[in-house]
Amino acid sequence: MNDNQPRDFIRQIIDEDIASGKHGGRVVTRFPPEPNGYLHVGHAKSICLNFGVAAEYAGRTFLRFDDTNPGKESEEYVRAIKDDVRWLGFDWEDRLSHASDYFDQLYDAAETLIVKDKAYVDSLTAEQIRAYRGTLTEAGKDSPYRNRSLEENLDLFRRMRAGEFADGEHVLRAKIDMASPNINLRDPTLYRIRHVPHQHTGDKWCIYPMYDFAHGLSDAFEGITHSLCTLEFEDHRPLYDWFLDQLDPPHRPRQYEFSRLNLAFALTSKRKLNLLVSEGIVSGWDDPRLATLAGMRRRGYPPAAIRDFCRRIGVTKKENMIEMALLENCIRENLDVAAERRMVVVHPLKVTLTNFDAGKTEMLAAQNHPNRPELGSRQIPFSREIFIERDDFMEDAPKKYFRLKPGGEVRLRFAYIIQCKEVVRNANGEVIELLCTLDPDTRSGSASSERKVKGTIHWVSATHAVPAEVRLYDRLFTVADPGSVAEVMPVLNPSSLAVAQAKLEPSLGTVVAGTPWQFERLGYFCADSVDHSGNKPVFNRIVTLRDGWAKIEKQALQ
RNA sequence: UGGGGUGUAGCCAAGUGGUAAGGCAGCGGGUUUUGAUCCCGCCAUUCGGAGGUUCGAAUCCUUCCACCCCAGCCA
Repeated sequence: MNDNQPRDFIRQIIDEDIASGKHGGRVVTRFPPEPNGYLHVGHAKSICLNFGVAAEYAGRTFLRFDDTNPGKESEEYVRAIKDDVRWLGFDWEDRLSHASDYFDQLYDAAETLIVKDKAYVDSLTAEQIRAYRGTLTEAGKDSPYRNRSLEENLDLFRRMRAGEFADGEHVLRAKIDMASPNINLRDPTLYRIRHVPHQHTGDKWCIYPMYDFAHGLSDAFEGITHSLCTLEFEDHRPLYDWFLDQLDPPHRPRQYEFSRLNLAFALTSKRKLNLLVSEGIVSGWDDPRLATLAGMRRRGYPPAAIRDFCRRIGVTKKENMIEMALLENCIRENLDVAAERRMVVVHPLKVTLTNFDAGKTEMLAAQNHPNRPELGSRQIPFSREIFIERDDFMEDAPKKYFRLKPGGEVRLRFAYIIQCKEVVRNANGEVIELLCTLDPDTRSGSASSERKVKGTIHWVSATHAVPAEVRLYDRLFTVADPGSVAEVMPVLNPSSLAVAQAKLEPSLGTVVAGTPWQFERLGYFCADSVDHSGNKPVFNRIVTLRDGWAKIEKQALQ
């Protein structure tokens, strides 16, 4: 058992079950996605919980596709979900299953219910069934078909399966209690007719079981001990238990509910996600601005950081809204250790060093990681013309501004201290170049480099720089809870993506997609897995560095 | 107005009758050739409110309040 893992209420229940010998001390869980969309950060919480809990107790976890509604499901989603779970770092080994694997057993169970007078074929229309169901405060009333004979029910149900009826003509319903205060118990539908092929079973079936009927029984068939789901299924639990009571399978699973993850400024509604994808608002399910696992992977979020995040948010039954700052902290914490440092200028401003020989190239040593000397160093070319970040020069600088200003000095990281002598402008008066001198006694690492200046900035040699596209991402929405607004289009952040033409230090010219780098003083970046190539480098900003200067500026404004 | 849940700091979250852990954020300071990292310190006399039980209550009881979920032939 992992001591770093908080003892949330689920783990406490499991501890008690093991202590009391329930389930023979076994722990078996399942992650049951419906293959009708891509997985998102909310699913990550469930995956980490289900796989994590099983691993801690030497148990097992099934990856089970809850594929009972073929009209909405597809092979593409099945494939993507498997990729995402694997990427997040979990292995279902030989325990890949589908609710549809149990369609034969489920069908038999349905006939058993009919024989026990616990299910009947209803021939009301969908609208009529809704009307008969009553309301939250008024009891429903029995369907006129509720008391069909066993023989008639069996005959009708078999003919439903045989394809003798059109979609919607009949359904199979449980016979429970139309007056129950719990609406889920007012004779819920068990089977409906759908003449559509299924991504896993092909055209074998034209009737498909509903979630409530299929899920608990699938749990029982697989020997699931702890069936973990989200809060909205809490009042389905009496129904979950009812099926087990009626059919009395050899194994009895228990359902426990926890609250789903809500991440501020992230969308976890499959319907709305689907809309953004189909309308082309984003580049696909893997758009780096989305909180889908595919998007976060492409963005460059390390899976270990997401797992750490899921561990830190905890598991409770309370509605929550997690701040993006926590996720970003997990990402930075991981990447600070993992990522080698490089120098990249994202918004270039040319600087000419007037006392440095034209045509001369000097090679300077740069540490790959300030806190991990074992990662060694690299050589960076230095020359008369360099690029610095536009933000690192200011004409009318406030007193606390430590970077370059007219007449001011700054250190070029791993190189020399320079002084700004002249500002060059174009016809519009815009600053297009700086003329500076360098102090040859201040070369990094040299015996006489002790002189201190307040600021250090990054740079790239203009003659050696590799041009690259850099994509700077910001939150996709302007509101913290895009899932709760009626229309997502009006709350899209128009500047969620900014594309910059950047200058890379030469060592980044031959880099593999996905590897994270820290661009010094800017943030963490990785080459894009889709659009990056050797000829046309494309980098994604994973996350910015914490920015103390931004804080100072903000305070100055107040 | 029925049923099911949940209320501990700005955001999460421990706590299970013995005197409010921890993380994120924030604030203050130190180190620093990344305004990063790192380090140190501060940050709930009070647990949704009001009563009650008890030597002692976030934990037990009563009552009130707020918020979330449920009326798919979706999951």
